[in-house]
Amino acid sequence: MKTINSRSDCPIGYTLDIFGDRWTMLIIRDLLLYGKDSFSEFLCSDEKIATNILTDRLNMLLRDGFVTKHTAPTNKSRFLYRPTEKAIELIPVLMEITLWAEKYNPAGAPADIVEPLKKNRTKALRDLKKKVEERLKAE
Amino acid sequence: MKTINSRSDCPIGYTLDIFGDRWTMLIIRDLLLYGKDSFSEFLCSDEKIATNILTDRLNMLLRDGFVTKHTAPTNKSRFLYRPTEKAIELIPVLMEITLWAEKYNPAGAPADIVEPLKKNRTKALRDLKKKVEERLKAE
DNA sequence: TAAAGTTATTGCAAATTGCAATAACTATTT
DNA sequence: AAATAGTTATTGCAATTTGCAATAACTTTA
Repeated sequence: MKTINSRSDCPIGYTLDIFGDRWTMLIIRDLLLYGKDSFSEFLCSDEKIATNILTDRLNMLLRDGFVTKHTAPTNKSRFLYRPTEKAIELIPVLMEITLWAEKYNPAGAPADIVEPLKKNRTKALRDLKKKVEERLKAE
Repeated sequence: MKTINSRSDCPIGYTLDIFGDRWTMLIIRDLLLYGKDSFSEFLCSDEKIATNILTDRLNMLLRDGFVTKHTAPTNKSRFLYRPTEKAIELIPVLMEITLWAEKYNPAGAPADIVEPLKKNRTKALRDLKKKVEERLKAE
């Protein structure tokens, strides 16, 4: 599994030790913004992550407390991954990335996320967080 | 040089195509937060980037419009790298990462950056941006 | 002119990624 | 009950990237 060797005390360095690869943050995105919660859902994202990388990164996220793992009530061979508080608190990071990217790659910004953010950042962040938490409670 | 194959239209995916590695964002950090602007300064950061990787990433950042490159007025064999607007606008992303990391890795958060941010986010961001722009004007 | 400083390149071993095949397991269908 | 389909995880291997050391090309300093 991808291991973390802390390279420095810097908060940016710390975060890059975890998310400094092409895949890990995409799983967090899928968990928080697209409501995905299973292996097969992560697998079919546009970026086409390979199964071995997905397995590796899910284990890493589990080990480091970003997700918890549960068997689905409907199907024992299906696992559900749920974001922890540690992951949910990455929403503001994801949103600032989205706002930045919207300026330099306007093609891909989803308006339903960007517009509320531009209008009232605090409210948009609060609403997004609430939405994720409601989804978690519903299970 | 590290090339970018766009994997999706998603803003998070777009940003990861650029910054989804262990080094690129550290150079942006050094440029914006620590006022570094030369090869040798980037080289001596805590994370100890290798010269070949540094060369590669500086060329990538140059090609993609995150930095401009100038010969130093005092020394023709020394090059100075200056952040463009595209890079400067990453300050909010860096700051949200810093705030998140401060919660889960409190050891390394530099108080002189975190405290103003917590107190008044908008002002702290404005001040940081102004500081970078003043530094650029001074040359 | 020699020494030191700055940026960049090269070579190579080690690690990681990308891709395909397939295994282990459960659920569904016949 | 047997076959089929669905879900998650593992393995093998080629290709790519990284980490590290040596060194080259150049400019400035002594």
